[in-house]
Amino acid sequence: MTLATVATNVLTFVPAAAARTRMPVAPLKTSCSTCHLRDLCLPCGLNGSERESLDRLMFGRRKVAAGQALYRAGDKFRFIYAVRSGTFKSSLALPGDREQVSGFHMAGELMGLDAIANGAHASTAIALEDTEVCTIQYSHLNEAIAESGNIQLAMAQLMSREIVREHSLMMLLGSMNAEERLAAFLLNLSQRMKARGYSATEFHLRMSRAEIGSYLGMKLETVSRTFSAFQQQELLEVDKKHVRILDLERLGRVVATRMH
Amino acid sequence: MTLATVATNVLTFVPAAAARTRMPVAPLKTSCSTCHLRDLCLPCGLNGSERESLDRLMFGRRKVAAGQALYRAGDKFRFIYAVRSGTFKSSLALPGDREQVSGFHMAGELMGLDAIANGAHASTAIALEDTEVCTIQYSHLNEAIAESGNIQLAMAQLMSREIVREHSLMMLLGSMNAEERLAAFLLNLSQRMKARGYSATEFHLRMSRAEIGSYLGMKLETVSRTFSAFQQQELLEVDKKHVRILDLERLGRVVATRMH
DNA sequence: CGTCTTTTTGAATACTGTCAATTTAAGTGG
DNA sequence: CCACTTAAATTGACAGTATTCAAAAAGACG
Repeated sequence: MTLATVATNVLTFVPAAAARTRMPVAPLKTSCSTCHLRDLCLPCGLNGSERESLDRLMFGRRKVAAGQALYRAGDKFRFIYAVRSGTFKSSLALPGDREQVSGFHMAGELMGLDAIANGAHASTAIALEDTEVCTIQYSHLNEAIAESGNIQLAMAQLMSREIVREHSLMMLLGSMNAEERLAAFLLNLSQRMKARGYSATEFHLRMSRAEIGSYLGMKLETVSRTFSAFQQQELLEVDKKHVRILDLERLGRVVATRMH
Repeated sequence: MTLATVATNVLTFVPAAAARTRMPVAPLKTSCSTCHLRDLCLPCGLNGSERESLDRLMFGRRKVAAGQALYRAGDKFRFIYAVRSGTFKSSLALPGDREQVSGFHMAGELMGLDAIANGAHASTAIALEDTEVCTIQYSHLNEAIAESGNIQLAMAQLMSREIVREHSLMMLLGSMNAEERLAAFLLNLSQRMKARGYSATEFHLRMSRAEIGSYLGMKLETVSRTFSAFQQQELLEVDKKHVRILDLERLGRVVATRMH
């Protein structure tokens, strides 16, 4: 495992403002074969005919406005979702109105896999900005899986990847201090931006300091202080939610060294 | 999610010492239909004919002596393993000979699911005592999955359960103090012992203080101090690796309250 | 333009980590 | 079987880091 994969997060850099729609359900159908996210998303690694059998499932689309929930913990499980645009956070409820953020999700990433275990969603997914998702009915997906062994393999790989992702986060939470955590978070973000064709060194955070803190297991004040410290060390330029990484390599060394 | 599911761990209470064998590979074949672990393990939820189609895969068996590795990070992925007896830890390598324990595994639990993502094991599995596992060849398993939709469903559920399990641990690592972490760990252990027919209140820890600490994101000295504190609060009786829970309910309140 | 939220920063506190010493248990070889 | 060596666990004193509480500054929104 590389150090840069240690944190897993999300954010999007919208080149042009997307048209805003607040309808919760859109009737559009979606085809994987022609989707510009096909190499990041579920059809990743599948061949043409397998993609077409995904197309036959007729995935729906849904828009979720900023601040709204895609699903909530306890909701009956029917759909898996693939992010088309925008950013989500997923979180677990803690006693006393508090929440633990368990992940951030960006274009091409699947959501809802934790619901397969018990037939109900274990976490809540909230849109951090206006978003659009593909809705994938799980019962239909299983039929496609029965048809094609490679689709079964692809699903298993995606679920396994989620397990590996969480291993990384455990490592982060279990053995790093504040600076290492934030550095790992930013590096992971940087990688995911790059994979989506955006700049790896300059991006806009879609989540608040409190959400970053919850995800990284530290208080929002500590997140803010650590941003300031990185700025003083000339690793970053930070202006509220706009981040510019000045020295990617040195930021990587923050994670690797001093792992107390 | 209940608070008691927050940590996930392992230990076994061996009623009579098992015969010791150090052969790395045993030729025995195993049948799920007659296995006493069938309600905890892979065949959980499957009917008779589906279990028989698992039986046809002819799972092998393997003994792993205390301290030996079942697999190591980087090993090529061929098998998934089900614990038959004994306890494993899985861990990730950290820079500088250090390790992060990512889980403890006991009878009936599957191991190696994180290897599906990349075709190579992401973690290392070490036996904490003399153990025995079923070896399940992944390529064969996929054939059985193709035959039966329910086996596919069962596998997906097990993987999803692993994701949920790790969510819980993230919550623990992200938002609890030392006492809450150890209490959550012990409650989880207690539950898993109970599910296997052992006492829920008295058991033998198979892992060291350092391993517990690595898993819970704290130093071994803090683990030891917290055990002592619980003893003074008359929540536990601890003698090295032998633990007796005096008040399960109050231990539960330690987790629920004060979640700073 | 005023209100509410988010972010930043400071000062004091609390918790966990670090270092070190001691005790206990476990394993080794005479 | 016992003396010896090694490893694991406990406990204390101190240091370091992150949290808490508080206040001020900067945006966001109507």
